[in-house]
Formats: sequence, structure tokens, C-alpha cells
Amino acid sequence: MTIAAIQKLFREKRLKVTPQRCAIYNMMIHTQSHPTAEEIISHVKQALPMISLNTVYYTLNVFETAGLIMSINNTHTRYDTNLEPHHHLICVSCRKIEDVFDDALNQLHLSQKSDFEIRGYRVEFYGHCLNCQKPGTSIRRNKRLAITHL
Amino acid sequence: MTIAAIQKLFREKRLKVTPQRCAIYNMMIHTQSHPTAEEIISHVKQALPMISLNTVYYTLNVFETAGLIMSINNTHTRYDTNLEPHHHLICVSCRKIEDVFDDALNQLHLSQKSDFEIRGYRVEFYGHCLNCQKPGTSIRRNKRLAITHL
DNA sequence: GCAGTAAATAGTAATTATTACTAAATTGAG
DNA sequence: CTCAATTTAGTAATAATTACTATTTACTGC
Ligand SMILES: [Mn+2]
Ligand SMILES: [Mn+2]
Ligand SMILES: [Zn+2]
Ligand SMILES: [Zn+2]
Repeated sequence: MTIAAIQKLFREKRLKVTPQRCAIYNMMIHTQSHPTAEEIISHVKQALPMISLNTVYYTLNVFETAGLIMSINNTHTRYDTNLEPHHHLICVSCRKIEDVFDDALNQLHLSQKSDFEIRGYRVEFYGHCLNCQKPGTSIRRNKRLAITHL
Repeated sequence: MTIAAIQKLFREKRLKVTPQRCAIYNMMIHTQSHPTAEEIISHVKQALPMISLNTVYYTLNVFETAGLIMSINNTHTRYDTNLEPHHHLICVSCRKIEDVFDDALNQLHLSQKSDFEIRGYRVEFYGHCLNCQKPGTSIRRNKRLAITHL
């Protein structure tokens, strides 16, 4: 993907085209490593030494909102005593977690061989819980907003 | 599950039986809410007002190591530009993330109806990457240890 | 039951990922 | 080019988690 193609993509998504955004996205599409914000800034700083970590987080948030990237792992650790095979429904708005018991999901396996020595797996379904489907409650303005319904 | 049964369970797992541990585990098995450490301490403080948050984290770590609980979401946020349907192999030792492309995993659905308005899902396989299968590298002594191989 | 020992606890400090705030710079529209 | 809105960098604040340490507690033989 060329820089010109990245710029075109940003314009299609109604995102302003800035050197910081191009550098971040360009770095991200040229790695398989699922980088953290810190890893991103350390690469991008080679081209843009003045870039701030704040801008990286802001930009990643913009990208995710625009549907250009997805984030993996992004909230408080939660704990579960139920070790029976089961999976979770996670509300992307309020972070509520509900259990899913579904035998079909407990029989998954990889068709390809891999280097990993696999111990187990989880399926996480993302969506909006009943509460957060009501208008007005579905957008978390403050990322640190407490969850009000468990 | 009675307190006596909890004590028996701890002894089977070679864990010392303490009031703090009993209170924490007892609270956890009597909720469906996948509590955070903060939620746990706020409940447990009613019975044990002097308990510290440090003890809660320490105890949760002990429980997880002993295989009594599992934690959900527990590292730095990572970002992925690849929005094609795919899933991940996550190394529980070094947190490396590898992609899994497997069509069979992209056709999952819930058999039961639920209140959630589901937007998507991910399958996360947990295990040890090739690097961390070597003896001596498989245990993260320091939780904040940097990942050395991406 | 008691002494000795290793582990657990509470309290506090430190760390660090992420978010908030703000003034200055930049972008895209007209 | 002009102008308004957005973005950026810098810095401060926040908050989840971990580190450190002195004291207390729980288990193991005796
Ligand atoms: Mn669960
Ligand atoms: Mn991926
Ligand atoms: Zn919700
Ligand atoms: Zn690994």
C-alpha cells in the first residue's frame, strides 16, 4: 500500500490527512506484530522525531472509530471463577460481561498446525448489552466512566 | 459451596487457608458479574474491613496460578490493521500475538438468543509460543517485563 | 499445644498505560 | 487566500497494577 493509497483511504473515511497519521498507519500495515502504542511511537519517531505519545493514542482512537483498525485488550482485568468451558458476550459500550454456554463453541480446533502449544481458547462476542441499546447510553464519553450496571 | 468446602479446595491446591482468601473466593463464586479487583475489595471489606487492595491482587494471582480462576483482559492494548476475519494465538508467557486464518472459525454463531446486539466476535487461543516453549523462558517473573520477541 | 519457618498480609510507595487539558499549528473547504 | 475546525505536542492528571517491607499468620513436625 502506497502513501498515496493511504491518503486516498483517509479521505474516503473523512479523516484529515496529516504526516503523523500517514506515518502511523504506514508503519502499522507493514508489520505483523500487533504493536502497542509504545512500539508504534518508537518506530514512527525515526521519521517524525517530535511526535507525541498523546498523538499516537489520539490517532489510534480515530482509526478505530473510523473502522481502520481494531484494538485487542483494552480494559480493567476482570476475574471469573467459572472454569467450565464457556465464552463471553462483552458490551463495547459499558464493558459488561455476560456468560455464554454453547456446546458448539466448545469443540473448536485449528485446521492448520502451528508453532504454538495451545492450552485453550475463548470466544469473545462484542456488541451492545440490553441496557446500552437504549438511546443515549450507548456512547462512553469518558473512557474511564464507571460501569453502572453489572 | 460452603466455607468448609472452600477450605478443602484450598488444601487440595496446597494453598494456605486464610480469612482473606476464603472471603475473596466466597464472594467470587456467589456472583455472576466477573468482578474487577476494586469490586471484589468493596464487597469483601464488609466482612474484613482491614483488607488491602494489594492482598486482593496477590490473592487473585495465586488463585489464577492455582487454576481456581481465570482473568479476562490483562495486558497492554495492542492494535491490528488487519480487519479481515481472523483470530489470534496469544502466548501467555510473553504476550506475543500471532494471527490465525481459519475459515471454520469465521462461521460461528450462538445457538441461543440473547439480549446482546452482537456486532462480531474473536477467538483467542492461549498457549506458549515457540520461543517460550524453551526451558527457562516460559515464566514471566516480572509482570512488566518487556516482550523480547515480536 | 509449641517452636520454627515459610508464606501471607497491610501499608505505603512506585510504576506506567492511558486520558485530560490547552495553546499553537495545521488542514481542508469555500 | 482566509477562516473555522481539527489536530498536534507538551504537560499534567488519573488510576490500575506492581514493588517493597515490616509484621503477622498458617502450617509442619515435635
Ligand atoms: Mn464467565
Ligand atoms: Mn491480527
Ligand atoms: Zn452495556
Ligand atoms: Zn512467548
